[in-house]
Amino acid sequence: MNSRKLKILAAVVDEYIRTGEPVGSKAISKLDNINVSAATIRNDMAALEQLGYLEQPHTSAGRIPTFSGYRLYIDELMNPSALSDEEKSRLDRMLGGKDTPEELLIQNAATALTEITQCAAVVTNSVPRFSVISKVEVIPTGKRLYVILLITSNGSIKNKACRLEFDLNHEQLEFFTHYIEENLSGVSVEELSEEMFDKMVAAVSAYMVSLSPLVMGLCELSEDLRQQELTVSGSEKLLSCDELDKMEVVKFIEHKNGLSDLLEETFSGIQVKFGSETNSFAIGNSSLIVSKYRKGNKEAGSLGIIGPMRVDYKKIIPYIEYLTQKISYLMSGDDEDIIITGTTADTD
Amino acid sequence: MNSRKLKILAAVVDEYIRTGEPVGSKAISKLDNINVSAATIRNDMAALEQLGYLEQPHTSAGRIPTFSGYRLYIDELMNPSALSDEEKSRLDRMLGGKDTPEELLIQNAATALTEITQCAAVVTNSVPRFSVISKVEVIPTGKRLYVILLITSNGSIKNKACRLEFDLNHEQLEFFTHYIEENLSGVSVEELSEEMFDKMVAAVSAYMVSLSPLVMGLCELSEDLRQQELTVSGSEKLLSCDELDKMEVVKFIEHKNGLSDLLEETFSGIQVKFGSETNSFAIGNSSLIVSKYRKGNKEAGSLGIIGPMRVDYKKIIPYIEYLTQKISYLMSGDDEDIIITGTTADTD
DNA sequence: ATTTAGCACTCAAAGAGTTAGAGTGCTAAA
DNA sequence: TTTAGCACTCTAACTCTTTGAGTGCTAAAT
Repeated sequence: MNSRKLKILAAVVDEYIRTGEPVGSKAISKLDNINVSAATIRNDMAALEQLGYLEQPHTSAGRIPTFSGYRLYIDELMNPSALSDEEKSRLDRMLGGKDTPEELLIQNAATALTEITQCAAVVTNSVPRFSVISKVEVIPTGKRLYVILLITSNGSIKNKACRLEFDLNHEQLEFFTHYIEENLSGVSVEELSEEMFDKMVAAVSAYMVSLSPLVMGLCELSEDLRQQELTVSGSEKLLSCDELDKMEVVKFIEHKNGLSDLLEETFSGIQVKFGSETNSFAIGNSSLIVSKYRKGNKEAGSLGIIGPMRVDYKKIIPYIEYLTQKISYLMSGDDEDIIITGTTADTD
Repeated sequence: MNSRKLKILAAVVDEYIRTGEPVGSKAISKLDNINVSAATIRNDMAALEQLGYLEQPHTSAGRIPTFSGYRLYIDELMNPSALSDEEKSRLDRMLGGKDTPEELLIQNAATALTEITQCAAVVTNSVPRFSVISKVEVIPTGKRLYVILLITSNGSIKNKACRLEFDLNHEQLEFFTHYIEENLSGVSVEELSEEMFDKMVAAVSAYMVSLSPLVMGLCELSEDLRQQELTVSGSEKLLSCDELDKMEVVKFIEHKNGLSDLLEETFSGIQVKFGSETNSFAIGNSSLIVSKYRKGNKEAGSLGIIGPMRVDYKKIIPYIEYLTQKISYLMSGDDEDIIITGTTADTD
């Protein structure tokens, strides 16, 4: 495995990504940075095929990269094109400035990615998980009817209405609110668990049995908060992409289950996964490129694209890297200045 | 245009809906209720084509209905199959009884429709619009940060975080809450208007100028309440339907803009709109079948399906009619027993 | 005056046969 | 070790043909 073979492999992948057609020895030999004859390239390509990096759709066709071919290309061979200043400032404009709410930030990133890459964008948001409960309220709103409210330090608000068996008098409400406030206030969302709420149910039931629905309600709200939000946008782009099986794409769009878990178990830095290799998101010839962004020193979510395996990695990866860095930077500004992400959040 | 021609038109549409293939004169002549020869039918079909009710994909193929063909069929020709008692009680079971929360009711209707028709179901809910404000709360949750909460008599909850220029002391908060409670409590959502809030801004500003963001926030929340909720469920069914353009379907699923307005401007009674005829929801060969349900004497929302133009109108329309009637009946039971929806309202 | 049988005609879809050319592997010379 | 030359392979594109469902028209039957 000499360096010329690697160079040829890189060239084949580049050409294949560019044209979408199997690439032959002649096409490679014409490239500027290749100075050997087609025959030599043929020999090397045969060797690369032997090694499992290339394959032929049929005997008399050119070569296309295999999974390992792509893998080697992505990990070692390609050289990503740095973003120009215009591109950077375009992205900056699309993202929004320091005072953009977090949620809008990642939504903008998704829009930018769809537009630029013409692929589906995926973003997740686990920010609420790393915040702490800043306020719990129970508000009576009708006969035996109570609204519970859970507010976190990052500005997420969840509410839920609960119906009780009996109405609470002032003292009971006071007791409950106090108890809950004491036990939840300042607790990080991450720490909340079903067991914790089970204990609380036991505790309040000792005082008054019919309070437990309220605790159960709080438990559900906290589950909502812990769940990372996954959004796939621009998925129509995948349908117009003919190297992907429409059937599989449709199935993926319908229930993107598993993708969330997959995204959670990835490491930091750019990750590339091929659809056919994972069982959680099984679109045949697809490729998932994601990177995590951080808020402060915690991983706060992922951001990337799903496209055909034949996407322009060289071009796209720098975009994703830049976006995650920028978002991490924007999010980690000052932690106390809470950015609001309510329904129609309005920060001015 | 004699009655035999109409009968033949009806038969052609029925057959086309059944088989999905262009239907020829021979197929029609074999039907039980048709007692003329294929030649006669051919003549009539040529006439129907002349009149614009049928068309041929190509010269030597059978006929398929045109838009006007479908229109005439739906308005005059088809005879809807009455629901059997089993079907009715099946729907009753799926809907839930008198004590089912309103929101769950229409959600159940949507589920039932998707399941039975194998199409996407659309439902809207304007009930909150006809309810009254039952509670307004302002809750301090951080420095200069306040969550405002608007709760209506039907159990809808809207919240929003607002940031103020200055922090409020106890007295100021008290004043504001009191003022708002006084002015909004018991007011019907329908009556709320921007002018009303403008006046309130003026009033509270006289007391303390920096309170106005809170009023503006309330104004936005009230707009949210006035807006009818639109839910499309089971939209994946549209993707597995090959007479619809997948591309258009996915675009529709992602941003169902315009549909809400379209649904609002429909009249009472069953309505059928073809996707290609409206510009608000433009899925090529699709058909929207909806009907409005009432709460008391007010139109409280719509309910129906989106499917291929070639749906079984005969079968589906009675279902939709039954559901809207039943829901109208269930909702108009007793107005005072307020029922609350189980899940988190909104926050996102 | 309708309706019907008969028949020639049309056209899309499917299959068979042919060709063109891009690409290969191998061999032998440089 | 590299390269030129050459025979070989296989798909994609094209043409030609066949098939069959369905038509419109005409002339006979009701």
